[in-house]
Amino acid sequence: MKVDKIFDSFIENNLFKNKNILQANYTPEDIPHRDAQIEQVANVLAPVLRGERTSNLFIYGKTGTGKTLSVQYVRNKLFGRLEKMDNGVNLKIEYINCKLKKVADTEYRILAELISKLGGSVPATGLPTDQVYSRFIDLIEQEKQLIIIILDEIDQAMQKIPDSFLYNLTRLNSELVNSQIGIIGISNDLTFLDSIDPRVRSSLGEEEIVFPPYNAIQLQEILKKRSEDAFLKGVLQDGVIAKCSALAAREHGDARRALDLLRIAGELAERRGQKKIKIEHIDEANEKIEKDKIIDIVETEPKQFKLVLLAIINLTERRKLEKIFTGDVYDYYNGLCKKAKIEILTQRRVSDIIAEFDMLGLINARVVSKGRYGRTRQIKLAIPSRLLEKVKGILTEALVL
DNA sequence: CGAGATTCATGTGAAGTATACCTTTAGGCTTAA
DNA sequence: AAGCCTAAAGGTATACTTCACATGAATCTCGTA
Repeated sequence: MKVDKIFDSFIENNLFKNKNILQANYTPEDIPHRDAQIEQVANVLAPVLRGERTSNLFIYGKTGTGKTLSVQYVRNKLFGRLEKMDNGVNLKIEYINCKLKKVADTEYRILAELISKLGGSVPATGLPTDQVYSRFIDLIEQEKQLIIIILDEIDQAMQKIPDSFLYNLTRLNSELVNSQIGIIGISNDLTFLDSIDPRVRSSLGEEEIVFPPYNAIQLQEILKKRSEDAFLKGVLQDGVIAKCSALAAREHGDARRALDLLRIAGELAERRGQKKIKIEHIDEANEKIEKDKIIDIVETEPKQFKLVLLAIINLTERRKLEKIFTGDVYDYYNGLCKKAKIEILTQRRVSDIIAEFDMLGLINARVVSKGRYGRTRQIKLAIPSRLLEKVKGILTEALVL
């Protein structure tokens, strides 16, 4: 039986001791090279142990530099300590990732998400925002408690969220009687605080911590440590870890990426029934990660976005090396819409959609002035050519429906 | 020949609109006493 | 009379449109050397 064979080889060829250790959300017992930052975080959060409000904290650092991890770590420690002390401090720490589309990328949705995490519920739409605020306050005020809100990747959502949101949040404390809240903002963009209202800045940035990227050597150490517990002995070929860290170091020292690489390489080797993880597997894993990421983005994009993307792809193929501008894309997009009998969006909107693709990294677009011939975006596709067919498949399939 | 003025094609901000959805309220109907 | 359902009224968020103005370098214009 084929299925049995698959199962058999799965059990026999297990390379992993504990795969979770390589998963992104795993919080290890110690975190190398982040001692200073963790200390700082702990310093800021320590007052909760006496039931006092914490300063608001702002954390900067590129993806995969251990920001979330460190905060999570301190959080766990705090809870552990509180339990031991048993002094009646009621602490809640809620983590919200503002990047998640359709979940927490607007003021309303972040609040709604927060409320539902705290055990309340609000409808997805229809409520006036200030009423959502008051529901939120009611909910918190029900009992005496300290609440720490972690807003991860707020820079991603900040174009959609008015400055006033953070301001309101920081000011909420003055209206609260029973409870106090503290905010931890996490941002990938180092210039983020510069771009917001000075009043918000001063209240939000009471404390600031910067997480520098890991270098290749540090990455290696991290990987080594984790892989010892994650894999069985001797399944890693020499040089695999070095390769992983080198690849990830190239990507601004992204430890998460490095761990993903290792894990997926392991899965690939395992699935093939191989006994060792080799360097080729890393390369393959690298491709797979990139591929999955892009495919995932493309698949979850709304219909109109898909059309625009398809227009860009087709134009790129047709034009070869010629440059593509917004106007060209719009014309082509128009044709596609007519063919697919889908309503046509305005150029204004398409312009915004193109800008969003740029943000997502599916294309590179920059505004150029062509002098006498106007100003436009110069668009270049950023999807690797080996994925194009697959992406096109997804797009065209979606258009038929 | 060079400094300004012009120009184009679109970027970009603000305000308005359509849609989908929410709460509240008031009536109308049912039910049970 | 109490309880429940429904529809209407009043309101919002979101995605999109409409309107209007902003941009910035290639090109044009025209005075000057």
